Amino acid sequence: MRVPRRVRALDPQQLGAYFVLMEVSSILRHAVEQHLRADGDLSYVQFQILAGLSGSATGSQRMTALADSVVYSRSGLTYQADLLEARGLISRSPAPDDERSIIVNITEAGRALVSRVLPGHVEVVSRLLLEPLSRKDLEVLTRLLAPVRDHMRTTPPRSAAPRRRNKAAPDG
Amino acid sequence: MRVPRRVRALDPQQLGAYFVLMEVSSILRHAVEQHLRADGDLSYVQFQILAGLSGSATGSQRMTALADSVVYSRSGLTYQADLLEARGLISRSPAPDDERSIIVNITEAGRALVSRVLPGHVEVVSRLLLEPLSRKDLEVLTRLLAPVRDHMRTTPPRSAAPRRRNKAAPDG
DNA sequence: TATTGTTATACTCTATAACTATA
DNA sequence: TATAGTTATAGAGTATAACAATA
Repeated sequence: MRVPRRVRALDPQQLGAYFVLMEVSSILRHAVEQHLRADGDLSYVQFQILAGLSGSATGSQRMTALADSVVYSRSGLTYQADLLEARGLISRSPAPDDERSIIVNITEAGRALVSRVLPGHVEVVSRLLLEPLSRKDLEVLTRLLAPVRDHMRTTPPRSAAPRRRNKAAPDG
Repeated sequence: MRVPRRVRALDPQQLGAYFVLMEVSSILRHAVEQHLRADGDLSYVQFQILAGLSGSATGSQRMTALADSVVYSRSGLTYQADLLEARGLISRSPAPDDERSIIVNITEAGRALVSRVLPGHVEVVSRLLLEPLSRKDLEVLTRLLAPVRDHMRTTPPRSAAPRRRNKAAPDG
């Protein structure tokens, strides 16, 4: 099993790109998480859920759609949704067209919290990530990473449990 | 308190760069973590510790140096070091010049595990991150992110507990 | 039979504070 | 008094598997 052919070590350039990406994103995420916790008592995932809902036209989404976009397991989303609902930041109601599904709605309190937290969030991102980058840099960075994102979205996890609703091909 | 001046919302270009960076790094980290767990029963932090040690000339480092480079709290590093030591992957011995300090050494078993896990690690990184990027892209990406990393390293967390060994300025 | 979502559960990781020992 | 590291403890987050209800 596990026959990884052609796995030469990474050369310094490849290693460098990988490392700097991981370090930058780690520090940024850590800083963002600290701010969200301090300022709104929110985890990053919770903020993603609220922000995603408040950004959507209807302010609502199916649980599965949320799980796919935000979190890696359904039970994890249920856990987070329970917390958000207990705080009155979202509400859940059955979907009219498919009674198995649950529609998650952001409440006024949820929108208010997002609005309250957003400035600080923006401030952290601006200070840490955006400050050293010119407009041109941002454009180039996005142009480089967007294909990687698309590639990642379509590349199957291979030995991992499928993130979407596929049947599980046993392994490999 | 908390007077964030000039926090306009991010424009689409800034948002796009931020989002794509976070999504790419999240997926990559998740995939890497799954591989390390499946292939070597290692967390990402544990791998970082081992890889850092095996990369260093002496195969050893002080606990504090490791904590600074890898983890955000000292107790967190102690926890991970306990696990690694229990598996015989590292050893700890008092530093000769400063008896408060502990020198962490990677063992032969530790090096062996890194060697065993590395090909799969490289494979995951190559497949997910590197594949859609040309050599030129890698160079540009690193050139863009390296200053961000340096900026982040020197930017104080502001409202967060200092990551290094500074005195804690109460807040703000 | 497959899918949506929840529940029960177990486990990993992280952080804070108190503590010991050395500088 | 400050620093290095450990310990005790508590809490958050995640995943797996079993489950209920609907398609």
